[in-house]
Amino acid sequence: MPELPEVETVVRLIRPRLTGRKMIGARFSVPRQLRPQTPDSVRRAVRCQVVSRVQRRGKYILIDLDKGTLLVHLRMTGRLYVRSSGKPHDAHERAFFDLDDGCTLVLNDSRTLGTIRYFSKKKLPAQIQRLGWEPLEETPGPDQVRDIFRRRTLAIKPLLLDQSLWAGIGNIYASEILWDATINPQKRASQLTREEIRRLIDSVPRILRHALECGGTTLRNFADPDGKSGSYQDEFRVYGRDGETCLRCGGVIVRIVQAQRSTYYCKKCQKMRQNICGKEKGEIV
DNA sequence: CATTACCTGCAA
DNA sequence: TTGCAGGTAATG
Repeated sequence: MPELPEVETVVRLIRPRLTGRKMIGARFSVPRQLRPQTPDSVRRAVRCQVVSRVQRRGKYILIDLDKGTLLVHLRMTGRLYVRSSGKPHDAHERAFFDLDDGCTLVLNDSRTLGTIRYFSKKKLPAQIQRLGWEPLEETPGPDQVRDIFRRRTLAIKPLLLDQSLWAGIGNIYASEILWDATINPQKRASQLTREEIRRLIDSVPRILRHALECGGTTLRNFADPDGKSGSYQDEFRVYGRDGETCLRCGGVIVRIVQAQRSTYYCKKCQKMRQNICGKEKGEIV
């Protein structure tokens, strides 16, 4: 479930069930997910601590305790939920934090790429410090974005996946945002026009907010133990729609690969545009 | 900058 | 059997 809208949805679901609860134990079946820490050290660190706050930064989940913070990243297949006592287990549950009310905070992660680590207060890890704008809270100015893009020759789509610009955009929403902003995903960031940058800055929070209102995206029939699932997949304009028709212009949606990841866009309305000055460098039609 | 590694599960 | 999947860090 892991782009910003999905992570925020998870945080909102677990927050009321965690806040004020004391952790009385912890178990981990894949020690690698805690690296460079160990199951023993994390278990000892969290034991008897009370959850004071649950937050999100980019795609990271921060579970604040009295004396430190648990940092969880779901990566590709991670799911985080609070299970009531007696409810059935699942084969892919990898980490368990037992709470004083009998419930358990569970990390379910089939590919085991998700990460958990504990850090004591005051020292925010580098991963968090490197993150860029929080899309739902701050909107960068066009000149600021232009200054950054000016120096970047990378295509705009893979650049949107760079968490040091906007934090929380992933592979699905990058395509959806660029469709919304009517920008060709292969266009180099340095070649974006002032107008395209303006539309991009506008589209980023609007698409992510809309997805959040839908409860995020649920792909591949993920069964949520709470019976909750997002519906944004019904709102997709381009993602996974290759061969289908563009809902804006009737053009064909195509799939390409950029930086080893799928990108979807409309070949007609997201075509590389001409400048007033003529064809742009690197144009691919 | 691009490529690879880290993993498992499912569909083509 | 291969390729692909909502991500990031570590390599050349």
